[in-house]
Amino acid sequence: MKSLSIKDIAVKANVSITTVSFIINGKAKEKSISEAVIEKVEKIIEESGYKPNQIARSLRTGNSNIIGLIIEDISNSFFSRIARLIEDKAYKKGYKIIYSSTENSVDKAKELINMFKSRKVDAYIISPIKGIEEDVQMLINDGNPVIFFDRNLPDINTSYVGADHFNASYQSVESFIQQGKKNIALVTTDINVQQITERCEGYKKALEDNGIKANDDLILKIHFNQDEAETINQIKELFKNQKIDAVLFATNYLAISGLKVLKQINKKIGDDFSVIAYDDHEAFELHTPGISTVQQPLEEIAENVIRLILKQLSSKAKLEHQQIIIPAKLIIRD
Amino acid sequence: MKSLSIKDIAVKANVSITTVSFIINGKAKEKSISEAVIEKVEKIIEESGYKPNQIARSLRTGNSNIIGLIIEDISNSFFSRIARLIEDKAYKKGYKIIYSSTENSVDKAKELINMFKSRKVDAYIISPIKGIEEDVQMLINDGNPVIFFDRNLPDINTSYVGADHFNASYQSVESFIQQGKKNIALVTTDINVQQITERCEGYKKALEDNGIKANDDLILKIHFNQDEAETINQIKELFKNQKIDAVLFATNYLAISGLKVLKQINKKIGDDFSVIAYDDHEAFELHTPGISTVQQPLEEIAENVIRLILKQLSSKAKLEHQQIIIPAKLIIRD
DNA sequence: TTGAATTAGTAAAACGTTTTACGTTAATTT
DNA sequence: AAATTAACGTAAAACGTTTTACTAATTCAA
Repeated sequence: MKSLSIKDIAVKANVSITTVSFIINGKAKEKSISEAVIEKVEKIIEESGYKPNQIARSLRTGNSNIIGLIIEDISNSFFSRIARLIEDKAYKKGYKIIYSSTENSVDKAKELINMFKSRKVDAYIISPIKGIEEDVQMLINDGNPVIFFDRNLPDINTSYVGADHFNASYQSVESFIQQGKKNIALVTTDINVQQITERCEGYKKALEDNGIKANDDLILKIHFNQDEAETINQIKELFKNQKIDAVLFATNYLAISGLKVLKQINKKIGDDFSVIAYDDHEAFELHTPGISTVQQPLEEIAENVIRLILKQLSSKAKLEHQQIIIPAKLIIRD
Repeated sequence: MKSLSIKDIAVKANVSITTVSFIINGKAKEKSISEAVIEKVEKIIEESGYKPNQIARSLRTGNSNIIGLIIEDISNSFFSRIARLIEDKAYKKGYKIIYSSTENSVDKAKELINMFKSRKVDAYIISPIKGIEEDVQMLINDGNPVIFFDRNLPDINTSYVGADHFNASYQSVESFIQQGKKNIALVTTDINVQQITERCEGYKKALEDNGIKANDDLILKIHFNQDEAETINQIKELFKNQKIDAVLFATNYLAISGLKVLKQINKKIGDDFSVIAYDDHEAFELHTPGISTVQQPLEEIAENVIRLILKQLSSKAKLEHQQIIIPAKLIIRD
């Protein structure tokens, strides 16, 4: 069964396609269509259940009311939660979100950008990775609104919303030091993005400022795409071979692997061993004892992302780019 | 900067639009275009970075290579994990997935269906809720491939893939009984979907078969859209007022709330109090002691969903609908 | 009572593809 | 030499909208 087109409506109402189009788009008044015709057409549309074909619409107008969201991995709770918030807020403004995961693959990220491009999304919200600079720059050059979140690419000049990763790690480490910890480890990933680098910098600076010499043996960089089993092994090695009394995990999934290790080797978290994890996760609140975490302000990040992107969409002129850094919150649990 | 169109390529190559189109779509051989022309055009396409406008393509062909996925809530780890798997598998076959959450609102679900419809997605993967029967039936009548997963709507005749919820609860309860438990509670939701009903039925049947009379006071139905604080209160009431030695949670987020209650009231899980949760979650493995769970076979569900939907997409004829029920796995932890 | 302005509406082009149906020319067959 | 086939390719319609530029009829002002 073919679906109805504007033409069918026009025929039924015995008016022109143009008239129907004006009515659908709320331009009836402005185009001086009579009240009687408006009512007639609206009634027919209502009764028939006609819905405009968005594809034809997009083809003609060049925009889609769709915003593309590119993230690392939708099954990571940080991203799925933020996706949900962004989706919610965009929805209220009449925009739909389509999202897809890059799995930290440059190729997949490029493909996604192309896919969104050829589908003419109106704007791009990207949690970027190194290696896609050129593609993103092209988007920007072509006049597409692009906003980064969570991570930034320093070479690209566009708006960015993210948490204050540097200070968050800095504070985490300071809190360890205040508890009297000396041998503080950092478990992080080897993906080369600003946000991760900053977390590492904050860690080092805090140690330094407190007169503790950073020890490279206490910094473990986990390869991004590896199996969890391998990760667990590496963390286990670290815990066994080094004298450690506190550890900061730079992402929630690393922390989860780390907690599994602690469970396996039966090491208890307590006075002589502390843990802080980046990015909150249900498991941390529930854990006994509770795991302290750096809570990113998801709601605020989503809010700002949407606000900026809508501002860009509604103003034809190019706006000045903004860098919004939101403080993260250190939640101490026990 | 306008993006390139097929016409630009045609002009550059000094051939017709038709020829370019044939080459792009791999029909050059079949339409007897000479090797020389093919090469020339391909070179120009390559150099210019031309990408066909998918919107124009969709308008003309009537399909989009996009599959719409409608779920309850992308921030629930069950859904985000399955979404990721489905996305992955579809991607490998050249399909993109666009997904959106209904938040268990009938209105939003209907709107999503409409949105997908007007964007001409090629197929629908839906985790349905009661109240959208008509809309779904219309999709099916219009010849769209539709497949349900996780939940089913008994009135609608279409393919379905899901776990064996009935047996999973049945076995969970039996395992409680084998441990000598007598007062077994069920915490579930009030959303009226088959999957939830089945979990409840399995619970009751297992009690009955073992000569235990089901006690309605031990069944707590939580209203779906309420605040977590409220949920926690209700569960707390249940635990305080009733004599309970085991509890089965029908969804992972209820179990998480339940565990929070246990932590608050300082009730330990152990020999005299057992817990089983539906849908695995990282928090359960990490919990001390580990929380036993009913693990749904995500991979297999995703696999089957994609397999069925692709089969329907590639065959013009209407296929027989299939109901695939996959056993769930009870993971006992401690 | 004429010309301008307003009202009510429409025809047709355009968006960028795919696809059908149709040329040409050259080679081959009868 | 006429007829057929093959090789190589193209013109134009169609998909369903939006939007520009127009017309025809009526009202208004002077």
